[in-house]
Amino acid sequence: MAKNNKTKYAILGLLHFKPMSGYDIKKYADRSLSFFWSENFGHIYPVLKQLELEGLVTSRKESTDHKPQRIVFSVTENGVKALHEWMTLDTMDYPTVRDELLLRVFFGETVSGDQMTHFLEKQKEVYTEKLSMVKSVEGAVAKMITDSEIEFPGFKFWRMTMEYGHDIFELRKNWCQKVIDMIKE
Amino acid sequence: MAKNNKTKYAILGLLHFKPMSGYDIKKYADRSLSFFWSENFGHIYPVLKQLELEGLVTSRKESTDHKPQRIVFSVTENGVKALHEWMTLDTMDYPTVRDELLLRVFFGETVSGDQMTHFLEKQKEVYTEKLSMVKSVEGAVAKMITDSEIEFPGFKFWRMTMEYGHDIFELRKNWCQKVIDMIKE
DNA sequence: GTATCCATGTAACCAGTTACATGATTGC
DNA sequence: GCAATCATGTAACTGGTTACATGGATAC
Repeated sequence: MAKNNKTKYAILGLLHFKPMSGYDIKKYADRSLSFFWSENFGHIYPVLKQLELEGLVTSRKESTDHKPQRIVFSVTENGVKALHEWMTLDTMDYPTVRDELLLRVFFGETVSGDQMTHFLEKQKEVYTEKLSMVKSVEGAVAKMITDSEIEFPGFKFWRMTMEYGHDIFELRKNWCQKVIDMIKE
Repeated sequence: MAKNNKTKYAILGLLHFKPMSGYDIKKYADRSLSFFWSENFGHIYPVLKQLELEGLVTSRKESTDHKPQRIVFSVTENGVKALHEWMTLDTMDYPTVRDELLLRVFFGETVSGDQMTHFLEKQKEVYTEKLSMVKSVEGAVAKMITDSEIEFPGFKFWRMTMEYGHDIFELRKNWCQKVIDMIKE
């Protein structure tokens, strides 16, 4: 059990912030984790079911009138324990990276320099966009903090992940340029 | 067809360098792609079989005496075409990242600052190791080039991927330190 | 004589994605 | 009346991993 299923911990971690439905989890993940994590309904719902079987979460049906029925999950004591165990593991299996950008550059010789350059320029555009996205989100957060209307547990850590996003997009963008320069030589 | 199967292109690209057996492909990948790509036998062999069915590679049995029988694959004309098409695609589906390091930091509030710091120090060690590995490989290559005994198609591109590896490991190491500093404040 | 490498392969499994079905509510 | 959002779920599939089986060759 619990070998490699990270979705499990992502869900546990999110529910630790506050009790949520499967739908909420997806929304929350899309908004706050999307730079480095993704989840989809087709996986969230079955995993929630399994987590309940394992006794790591409990569900409660919320039947408000005039609103679709929601099933709200909360972490149990055992759930917190499981999350804690995972969080404090010394080691972490380094993810088996599969980076298509790198793979394509590695095979760069199989196409013309112009074609490779064209592709890399396109990629640079992608990262330019991503960078401005990060900046705008960071701006929105600065506002959020000053207004301090929304409670956000651990926003400091969240900001660090944003900073990482910024750095990585910049690195990739710059690297594309380096490859372009190398081709030109 | 050809939706998302990157292994296909990894194999095609490697065979484009030179005809190889499934075993060779794995070895070659482990040596040259491992920083950003991974393959395993359980996938290579079936994909090779499928590629042959699609007419993108051909196989030839090599039966030397005193040596285990090898099946050597080469790319066909159609295989080169398929590789070329993929290489010149303007767009690239950005990989659905799932970065456990980031996820754990995001949930940093759920454990004590000391525990988090301890974990991040361990991670820094991991990246320090990876960095020295990159450096040593780069050194070995410098030697290889001056000796120029081994033929390596597109070593310039290869060197760029190594540089990327170096940069990314450094970034991650430094980022861990930044998070540690943030916790201390 | 044993450990390691060469070499190929399959079966079972798992994580995750896509597509689809359903239906209520809200806002224009 | 229509689109968008809220909300839950399942079935089929795919990409990839792990474990296992087999067996010869080489190096110590």
